[in-house]
Amino acid sequence: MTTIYDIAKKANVSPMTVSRVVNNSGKISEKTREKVEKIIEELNYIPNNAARSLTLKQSKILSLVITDITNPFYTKVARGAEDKAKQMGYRLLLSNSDESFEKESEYVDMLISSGVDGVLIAPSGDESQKNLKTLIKNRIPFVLIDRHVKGIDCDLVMGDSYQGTRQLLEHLIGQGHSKIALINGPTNVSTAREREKAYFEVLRLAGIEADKKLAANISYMQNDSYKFVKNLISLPESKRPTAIFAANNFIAINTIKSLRQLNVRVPEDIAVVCFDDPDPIPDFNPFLTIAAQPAYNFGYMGIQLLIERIEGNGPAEKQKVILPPEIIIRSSSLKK
Amino acid sequence: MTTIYDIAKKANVSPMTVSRVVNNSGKISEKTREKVEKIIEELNYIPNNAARSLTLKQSKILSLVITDITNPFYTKVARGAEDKAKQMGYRLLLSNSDESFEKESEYVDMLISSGVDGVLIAPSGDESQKNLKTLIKNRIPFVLIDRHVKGIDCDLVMGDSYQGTRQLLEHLIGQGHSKIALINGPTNVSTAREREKAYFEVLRLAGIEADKKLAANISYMQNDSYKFVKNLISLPESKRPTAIFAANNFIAINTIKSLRQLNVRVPEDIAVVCFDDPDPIPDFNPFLTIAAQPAYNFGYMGIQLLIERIEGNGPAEKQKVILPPEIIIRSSSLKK
DNA sequence: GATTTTCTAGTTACCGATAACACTAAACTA
DNA sequence: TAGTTTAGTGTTATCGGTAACTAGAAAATC
Repeated sequence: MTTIYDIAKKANVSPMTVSRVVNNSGKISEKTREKVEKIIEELNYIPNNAARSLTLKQSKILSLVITDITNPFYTKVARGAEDKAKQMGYRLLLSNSDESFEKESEYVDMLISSGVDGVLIAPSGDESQKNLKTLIKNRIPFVLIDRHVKGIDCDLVMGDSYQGTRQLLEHLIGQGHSKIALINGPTNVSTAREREKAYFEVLRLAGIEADKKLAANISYMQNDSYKFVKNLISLPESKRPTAIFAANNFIAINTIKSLRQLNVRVPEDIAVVCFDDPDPIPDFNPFLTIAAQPAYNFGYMGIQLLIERIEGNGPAEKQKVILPPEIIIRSSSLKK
Repeated sequence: MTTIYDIAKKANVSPMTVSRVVNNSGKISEKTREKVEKIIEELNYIPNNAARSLTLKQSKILSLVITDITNPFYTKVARGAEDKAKQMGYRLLLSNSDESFEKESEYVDMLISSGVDGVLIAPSGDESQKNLKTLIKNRIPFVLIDRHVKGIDCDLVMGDSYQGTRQLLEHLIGQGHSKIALINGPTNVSTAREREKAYFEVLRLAGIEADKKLAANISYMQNDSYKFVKNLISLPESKRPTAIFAANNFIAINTIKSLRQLNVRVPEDIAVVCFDDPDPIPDFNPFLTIAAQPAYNFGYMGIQLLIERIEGNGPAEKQKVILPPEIIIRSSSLKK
């Protein structure tokens, strides 16, 4: 690897001069600059970031921690985050926690050790508090996306679970449904809690008596809706739901798969709605009725807040950005 | 940030001793080890990787460069790569070239500068040769996935474009199709070239005279199949294709969207097949007939080869791993 | 008991870059 | 003309960690 010293020797200047040329700092005579630049070119010099971040205490690397890289929602988040990071001269280190607190912890340690300048993180759940506190202790700025964490006050970019839930449920109610089941994520995740709360509240406001047996929490990862779905459809007709509100795209898909296995048709027998598109390309199979969140912007805005925090030109108080969902009504919830 | 010196002072030992405890190297008395470990715990010490990689000349960071992070194919590659990397004690820096040589170049420079130990890369095209040569010059091991590059001999993990194409086409021919169009990626990408070659060869072997006007190359990113599709269906009946072989998942989806816009039904009027599943979760919308490549394994094996190369315990000659596709026949190519 | 070996721990130098300061010669000021 | 700026460049120390060497004390050997 070519170093600043190799350049210096060949150009007959001091390493410091080379550094100044590379960083465009300090006064350099035009003659020296040209001479040095020619040799930099010639020797294919690429600065060593490890050395740089050792003195500068900054790496220009940010980290994005998401919980599922195969989920198009996070994939779009990543794309947005990457675009913004690149635009601002930062790189992105992508980590995937798989909804696991342990994996997340390992990554957080790794990130600190790598000297990232900041972290944009979709926390695995409320236990993540511990990991976030580790970040705080190491004075690494972070921004939460999609989910907040109990007991942590920080910048965040989130969706509006209440509005999304309300719109989805009102749509279902408008379609004549009154027995609506909820298949939700685990309660240690803020969005799941909020969607649950909204679910009961919206039903109440609509004058529908909610049946607690119609609501379940399942893991995002195992995503084992089958048993619960089977229970639902084996309820007596008078209790059996005619619609299912799935908390996210993958739960919805899995639920529909379960329904199909049980020979239940969607939407004829049971309507299904959820948050976020399961398709990487929207409108290819315009089937699911969804509350679509602006995932790209989650990433984009998140990185923006993060960089503001890092560079210290943001407001003192924490910023909470709430991005509203857009409801897209498609055939999974429409009577023919 | 806590350093080895903080620990050393508090434990009343030399920094070197702390280093030895942290790395489990050299002889340390049980007593000292315990003392030091306690303080490490207490002070929440996390090693500084920049410093480490400066002396060790290795970072334990690998990079995965893919061309489209929103494509489920690459998402699965990433998952596989990540799993293997983690298992081997490495981290993954994910970069997204968006099929652009320029973006790829920027990333390659960044990676070298970051001191990654190795790169797993799906090259944007044949021009990537230049970037790969930069890697070689900087003595950074790399492995190609999915695509090879003219003039570069290195380890690689690829699919079998010939077999996949053959099986897809034979299936179509078996369904009675003889006018089969090809909507392919750009010719500077090896897989596109190979699929094109296979397409003409298989048709020839089947005794079908290929019509060059039925084959087109479009960009993976713009993905503007509409014009070509419109041309196709406005051909006189005797020339008009009854099936389309799309080179990849996104082209296929886009093609189907175009067909729908033009009121052409799939598969009734035109059958469509392609490489790779467009769905992150297979079998949710079991619609497209595909040659499914083991994307997860592309990543997993790729990282394995890469680490072998880095750690120098692989065979001297370059390894070429070819992973065969599995053809999955679904409704997009089946007559009712 | 003297010598060698083995443990355990410390010292020094260096990785590549840069901040902070030092220095020289030319340009400017009074 | 002497004194002061200023432009351009060099020197030194440092970031945090580790390799390579050194050194003292205990254990083993003869």
